Amino acid sequence: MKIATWNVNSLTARWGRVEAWLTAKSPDVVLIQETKQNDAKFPVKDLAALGYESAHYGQGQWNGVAVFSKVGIEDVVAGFGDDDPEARIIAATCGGVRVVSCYVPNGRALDDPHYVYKLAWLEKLREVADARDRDQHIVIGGDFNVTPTDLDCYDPSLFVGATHVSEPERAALRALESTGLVDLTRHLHPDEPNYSWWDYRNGSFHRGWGLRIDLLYVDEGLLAKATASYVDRDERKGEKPSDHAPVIGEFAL
DNA sequence: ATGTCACAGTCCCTGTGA
Repeated sequence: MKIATWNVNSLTARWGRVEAWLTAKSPDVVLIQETKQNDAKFPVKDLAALGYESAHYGQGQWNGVAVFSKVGIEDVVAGFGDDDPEARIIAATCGGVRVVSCYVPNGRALDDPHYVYKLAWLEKLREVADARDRDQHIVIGGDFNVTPTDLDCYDPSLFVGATHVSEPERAALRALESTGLVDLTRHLHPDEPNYSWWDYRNGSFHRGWGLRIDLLYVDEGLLAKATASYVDRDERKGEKPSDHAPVIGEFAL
């Protein structure tokens, strides 16, 4: 079973590439972030034509998360069930695996109210993880907008005092892990950066100025069945790429 | 280290968010 996460930075702008990628790579389940669509615009029928059932939690101009699945979609839950107005989390059960697509708030700056929102959001995610059904495998994946350690950042000295590397954010990821989840890509590749995002500006991709912020957290039972995890860097190349590349996990289920 | 991209509004540019 192949499970991917991809921040597409507008599913409208990216549809041609997404369609080609789904056709070429045929992942079983895809966790999508930043659809930037309302439900009316979300391409349910186009996905069905490719063999995917789908569930979308959109809000229009910003945010928006989705799940695509070739192995069924059941028990969809959108949002945290509170008054959060931003569409940043959707969960579903696909082929017996609980999957959660997350678009963690950016935070903007350490002294910005959005950073407080980011930390509170991550704590709510930890509560969701802690309350999960432990008899079922789970993948919590998405754009976390946090580098777990300095290995995940091309030059930590440039990020002093910035978001994505700060200790409270990293502590929030460790708290998530403390519920029994493992960062799949880092576990399988302890030493390779495996960046998943490069700024559109400055020729960042070609200079290797990347961050690993797109993560797949899996329970330990699923980790034991993992056979591979990798970044599909080709999707950051060519015409009209997202600024994120897909991250894929493969499991012998 | 800010050289880009996507969106909405009222449009062939500006402000916002990433």
